Amino acid sequence: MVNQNFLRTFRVLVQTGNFTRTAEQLHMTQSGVSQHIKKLETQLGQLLLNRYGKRFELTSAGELLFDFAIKQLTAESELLTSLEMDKPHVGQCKIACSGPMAMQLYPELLNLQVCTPTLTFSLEAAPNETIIELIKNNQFDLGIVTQQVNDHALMQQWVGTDDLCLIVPKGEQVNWSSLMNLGFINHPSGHHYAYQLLEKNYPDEFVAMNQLPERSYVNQLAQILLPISQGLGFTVIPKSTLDVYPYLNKIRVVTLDKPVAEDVYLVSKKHKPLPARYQLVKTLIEQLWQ
Amino acid sequence: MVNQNFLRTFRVLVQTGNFTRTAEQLHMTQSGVSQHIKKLETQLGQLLLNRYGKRFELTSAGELLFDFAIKQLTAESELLTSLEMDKPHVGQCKIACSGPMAMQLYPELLNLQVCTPTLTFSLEAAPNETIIELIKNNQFDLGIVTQQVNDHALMQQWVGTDDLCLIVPKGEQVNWSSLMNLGFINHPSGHHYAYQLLEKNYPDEFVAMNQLPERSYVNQLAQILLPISQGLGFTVIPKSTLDVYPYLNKIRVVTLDKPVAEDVYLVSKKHKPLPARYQLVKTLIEQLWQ
DNA sequence: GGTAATGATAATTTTTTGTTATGGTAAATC
DNA sequence: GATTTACCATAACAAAAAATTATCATTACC
Repeated sequence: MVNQNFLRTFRVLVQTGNFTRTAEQLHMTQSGVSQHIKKLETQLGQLLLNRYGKRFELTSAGELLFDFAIKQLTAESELLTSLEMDKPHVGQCKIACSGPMAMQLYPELLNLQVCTPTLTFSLEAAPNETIIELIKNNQFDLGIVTQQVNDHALMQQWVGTDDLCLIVPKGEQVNWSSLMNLGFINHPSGHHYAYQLLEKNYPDEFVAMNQLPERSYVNQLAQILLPISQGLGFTVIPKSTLDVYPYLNKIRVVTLDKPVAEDVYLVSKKHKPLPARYQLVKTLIEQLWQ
Repeated sequence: MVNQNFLRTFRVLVQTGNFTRTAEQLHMTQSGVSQHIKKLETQLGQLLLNRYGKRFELTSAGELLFDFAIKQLTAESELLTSLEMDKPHVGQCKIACSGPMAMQLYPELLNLQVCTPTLTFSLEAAPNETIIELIKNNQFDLGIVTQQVNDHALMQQWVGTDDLCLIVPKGEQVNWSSLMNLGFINHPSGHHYAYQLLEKNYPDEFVAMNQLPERSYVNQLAQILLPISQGLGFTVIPKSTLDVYPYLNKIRVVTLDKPVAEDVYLVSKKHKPLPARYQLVKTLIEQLWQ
């Protein structure tokens, strides 16, 4: 553990090449300078200076230590400046949300970044449970989830709802047997969404997800609607993610008798107020779900 | 100036999340841990922990400081390991020498580096005076010069001699008037070399360099012999650099009545012993001049 | 060669740091 | 929900570290 005071003395000494002048510059006594250097040498177990008469040259250990001292100096001044600023447009925002939400949110964040280039984002797509963990571990600061979380370390803020959409091929009839014929196109949150929607709209027929024939699965979000557009099955996705798909004219978004919506919550640590830079992001997210 | 001890306590505290355990781990009292953190917070003028009950979360200042602490830790351990090794095959050798010598030395150094890739070289070509300055400024550690240096801060070691060669176009007669007819092809050390050679071999005729008509000048080493090969003049260069020229069959290296040689010296700081890694280089250089 | 300046060191004072003791409060246990 | 335990904060004190003063031996520089 190199004493920073001693190190500073050493740095100035190397720069001035003179003990007395170093002492003046640091508002201390010449004796103190001598002692600092001696203590450094003792601690490191190496001579830092090759003394000859009252002059000196640096030993190779001394040169290494001097480089080190310079680096530390800059590192520390960087720390001090960054400590001073909790500015709304500077720093990194670490956000975790579901895959579909990421699809929707990422372009918006990029827009924001165009305006404020010093504000950067790290957006991680993950399931609700993982998001909770990531936030509890301090790996991310802000999460967007569609569950009530029941954790005394976290706080949760409702931001809006996201309608679930039943998607079928264009021109397809929509009733229970036609859906069964079509079969289900699954994706990472597919069962979760479909369960909620089918349970409410087909209470008589729907029993469990394993009733449905699963036609295919893909975890590339941008590909989910491809099989639907080719007439190969149906699926359920949140309305907010519909925008990102290129197949809108080949599919049908069914108008439901009983709309089903997911609640969307912002999650963060209760005892860790978000830095100022998250304000912009929070208002952006709130706007996205009205 | 962040106290490194406090910083270490803070680091361990963040890792354990527990004051008492931190104290145990660092062989100190819980009270000490509390005080370290408090002093850090006071010094930095910012809260590092958001305390709630007996738990805490890091504030953003705390996170910045923690990252800083981790970096410092690695930087310091790197320093300590590098302090321990003054190994003969590790590190950078900073050498300054004349241009012609660099031409000769650089390929040899590269050969050396192939065998010992952890040994790297920085080779600077410069005039003798500059070399001296570079070494005195600690910008380079080892110099190769062809002068006696008279500086109490430096030490000098004779390594050998380098014959000076009189170079004329192939088939050319060599006597004073033919040289005067040919004229002199100058280069950065041209006058220096020519003076010594002509003074000794033509003591009756030679008075000063400005007697000689100067036909051209070039500071591209590889080009100096080009005009000679075309019959346009004569020049004087050290023998050791002859190898690097492609025009050897179009020129004549004159056998002198009175050979003239330059002494070659290694120069380094008197009070700054060269690290072990220079040993290989020194023996290499000594071999080059026998 | 003499003088002023410089750096090392010992002794002392001052400051900092660490510990003990104690109390308050949150968390865990029953 | 009461009781106990674990945990952290703080004040007072002890120990350690660091800085200064004073002094001496050299050295650098006129």
